[in-house]
Amino acid sequence: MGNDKDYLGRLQDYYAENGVLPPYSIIMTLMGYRSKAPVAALVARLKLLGYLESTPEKRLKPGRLFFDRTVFDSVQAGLPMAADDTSYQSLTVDQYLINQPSNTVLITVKGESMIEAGIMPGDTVIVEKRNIAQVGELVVAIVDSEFTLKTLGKEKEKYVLYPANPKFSTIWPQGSLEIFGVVVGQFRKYK
Amino acid sequence: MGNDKDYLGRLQDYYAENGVLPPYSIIMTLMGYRSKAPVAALVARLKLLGYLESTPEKRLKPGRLFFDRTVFDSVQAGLPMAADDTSYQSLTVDQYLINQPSNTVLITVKGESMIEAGIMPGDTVIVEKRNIAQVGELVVAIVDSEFTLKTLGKEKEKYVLYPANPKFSTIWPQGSLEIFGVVVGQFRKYK
DNA sequence: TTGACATTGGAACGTTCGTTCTATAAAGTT
DNA sequence: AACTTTATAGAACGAACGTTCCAATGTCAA
Repeated sequence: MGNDKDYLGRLQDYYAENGVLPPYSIIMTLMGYRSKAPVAALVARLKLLGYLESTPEKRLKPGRLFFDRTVFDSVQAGLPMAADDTSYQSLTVDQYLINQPSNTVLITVKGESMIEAGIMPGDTVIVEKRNIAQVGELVVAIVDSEFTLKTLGKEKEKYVLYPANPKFSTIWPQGSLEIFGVVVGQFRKYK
Repeated sequence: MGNDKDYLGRLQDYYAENGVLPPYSIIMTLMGYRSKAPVAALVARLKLLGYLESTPEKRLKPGRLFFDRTVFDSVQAGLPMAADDTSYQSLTVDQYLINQPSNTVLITVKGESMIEAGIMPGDTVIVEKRNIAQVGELVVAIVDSEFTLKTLGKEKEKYVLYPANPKFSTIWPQGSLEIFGVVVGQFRKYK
């Protein structure tokens, strides 16, 4: 009927939709079985592969590799579709983008001042909160009690903020420049 | 001992760590109760607020608002830090961006043809594999055995591919146009 | 076609689940 | 201090859980 990769896919889809792994009874119907014995066998196999685990309370939970995704390279010659076996690296988006979860916040971007840097209105930026930043880093600064997304620069021994859109002008902070955090990532959802 | 927001936070932390909501017995110790009755009351309250739900099989699952985090708004007046809700980092970007994990792949972008659409070289796009797409959608097409990231258009009853960078020209597919998938999201990491 | 082997169906089992009830303890009010 | 109100402890309950067994079915090779 299907191989384990296929079965795993159905579990991943179910999890994405419900936020929970299905109990054996549901896995049964999900895979087209009419008893739980094959489910137990399937679960055992997926556990061995690292896709599933059991909690101390004997409940099913996602394993180490459950959230991994395949990454293709856009310029690689030939079609990578055949490669469900070779040369792909996998990662979870979260682990890739966020290093310090406890110190990281999301900020949705309004305005077009960073459009030249590939940050569009409606995008979300991932910001590590910290007060200091290097010149050249993309920072979230606090100017007039508002967040501003700019590139940190230095001119004549003074810190300045460059917008990426030439239609906006460079900001020369009056007093002290308050840095809220540094942008470490960005993401966007299309609907 | 703590308010419901605090209790919710502990559940979110547990979920972030284990990928599963804890059973009542664990919630009990997690919240410092010595019986399950208060747990039932707490769960009932969080259900009313939309943070938790029950599956048809009576299992606890994350509710509509469970992953909602207070995302800061870049133009909102005043500093949002005053908000007393110590927002937890329980939202997984994966869950936000990816609806069908088993049918979704990541593709790293090379080249500057979509730079005007805010997609830079080095970005990763999230692609749902499917053969059909709507006009106006951002698609990954297969042209000359290579991935191409373009906007799907239609001219004179024929499908065409628009780049977002005017320096590149519109592609008029010779024969049939093969669609690999549709772009549903994008992300970028700064280092 | 036959036999060897692997998988599935179906039922049974003990465990853990979430729910509920009542008596007790705590908190708040007059 | 006495009373009222609210929350918790503890136990009991049926339902659903994951596991396991064995017979029935399917699959493959000879």
